[in-house]
Amino acid sequence: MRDESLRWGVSLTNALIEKLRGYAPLSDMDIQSLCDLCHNARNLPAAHDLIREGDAPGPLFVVLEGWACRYKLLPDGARQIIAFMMPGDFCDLHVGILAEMDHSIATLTPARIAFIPRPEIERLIDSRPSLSKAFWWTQLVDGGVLRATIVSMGRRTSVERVAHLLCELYFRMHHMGLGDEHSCIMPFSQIVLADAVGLTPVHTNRVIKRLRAAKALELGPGMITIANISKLAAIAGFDDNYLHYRLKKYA
Amino acid sequence: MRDESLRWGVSLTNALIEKLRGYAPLSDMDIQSLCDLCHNARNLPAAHDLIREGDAPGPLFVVLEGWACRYKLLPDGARQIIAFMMPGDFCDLHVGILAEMDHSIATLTPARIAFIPRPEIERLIDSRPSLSKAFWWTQLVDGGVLRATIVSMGRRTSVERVAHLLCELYFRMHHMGLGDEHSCIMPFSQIVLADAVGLTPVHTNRVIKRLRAAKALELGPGMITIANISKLAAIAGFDDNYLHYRLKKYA
DNA sequence: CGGGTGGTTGAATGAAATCAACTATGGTGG
DNA sequence: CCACCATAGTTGATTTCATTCAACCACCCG
Repeated sequence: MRDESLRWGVSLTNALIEKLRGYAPLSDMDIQSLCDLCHNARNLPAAHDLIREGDAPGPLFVVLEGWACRYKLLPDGARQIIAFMMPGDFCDLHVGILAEMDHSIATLTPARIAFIPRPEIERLIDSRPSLSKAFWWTQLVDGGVLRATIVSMGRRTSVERVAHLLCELYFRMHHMGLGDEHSCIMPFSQIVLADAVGLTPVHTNRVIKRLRAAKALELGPGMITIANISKLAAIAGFDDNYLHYRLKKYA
Repeated sequence: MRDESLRWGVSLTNALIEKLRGYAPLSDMDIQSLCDLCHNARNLPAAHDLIREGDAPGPLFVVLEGWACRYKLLPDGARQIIAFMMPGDFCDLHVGILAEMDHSIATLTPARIAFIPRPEIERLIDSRPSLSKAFWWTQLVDGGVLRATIVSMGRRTSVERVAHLLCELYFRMHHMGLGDEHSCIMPFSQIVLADAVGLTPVHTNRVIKRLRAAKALELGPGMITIANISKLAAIAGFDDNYLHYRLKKYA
């Protein structure tokens, strides 16, 4: 992993490379051209909007370090977090053709974000088929995550819902080479979690209390630690099929 | 509209053409090659699965007549409808590269469905850029719909949630040239609606009763009629921006 | 030291599920 | 043709779950 970072000269894009490699076989050329695009990166504080609903789409964001989320605000000020973005995640490739964003994107933690101009990405897609296939894959996974979220919100109890979300984040982190074998740390507050699962902060707190009593979680200030992923997965009834890690076959 | 159906020889693809034309300027050649692909269509009864979660992805489905939905089943048998598909809608272009479907698709009414082999669609995308742009657009709209659903499920009251869904379907139907000016008919039962909004059928019934009392809806057997869309939109706090009908500009 | 944010707990209120009964309808088979 | 059944819709009573309101703690940071 270390040697890779030296090899490609841009240590911070490791997560992205790691992720795309899971989806399609990438040549050195593919990776080099990808790294070339990530040169323009900035460090941003937590709770910083990258783009807001109603704005014209900007460059493509790639999360290199830290966490971000997609969210919407309702007229009464309530927030619904739609999806979490962790290192290696990026926003839609084709939103550039739309007039307006239909949601906002913000950092959740201090984060390092790359900004890639749309034309450059489009040139990349056109010129490198295996990269473009890897990109499709990530978009399909993002769609699967949205669908799974809808199922959770509609038909799971609050305990299952919280457990399911944390399971998902756990597996996504692992797929990116982040976190330990049996545990990992989610760097966000219970308020953020509440906005993601559609509950109030106080009820989210009570749900977490129950998961902690079941020895599935541990808590730190501003973070949640998964202590026992198999227990959590059992509570959630978690099936990771929608993350599409089992590949059909490279081709 | 009638002359068009004669012109292209395949009256049933009108909805699809109408929809894609809203997204990008299509030449006669574009439309002709699209129609050529829709020759293989079948009439199916209501509640018929087109494909099930866990199956290998099959051909691309295009709804020509009737309604369908994407859904997932939970271990306890509960169903969550994830998205509605009306004439002109079709499933993801690229799911072919995945090993398994992460959700099922079924008809809700008797329906006419076209089955397009994946290779043919891919050839079409590669050969006709403006069609491929129109396809992107539809995928982005589908994504926006999923995100709006998550917001509804998480942060809207049950009355707002039902009203919001019906508003969305109303505007989508209108965009496809279906339905009247101020009203339109949703051909599904309250049970289906309940599975879409994540409530029980009895509570869905009570919600509908309230919307009917507010003179926003009328009821028929196995169908719901929108009587007053502006009243419904006011109740829902509906903003159609996520359907992306305002185009950036053809290019 | 003071103030803000995040976390925690209790008590009261409100929303939705559950359980149960009953109606209306359409289709089937005798 | 009618008796029967299955399904969809409706309503009421009760229980469960989540929100609201309120108070308080712990901590970090200026």
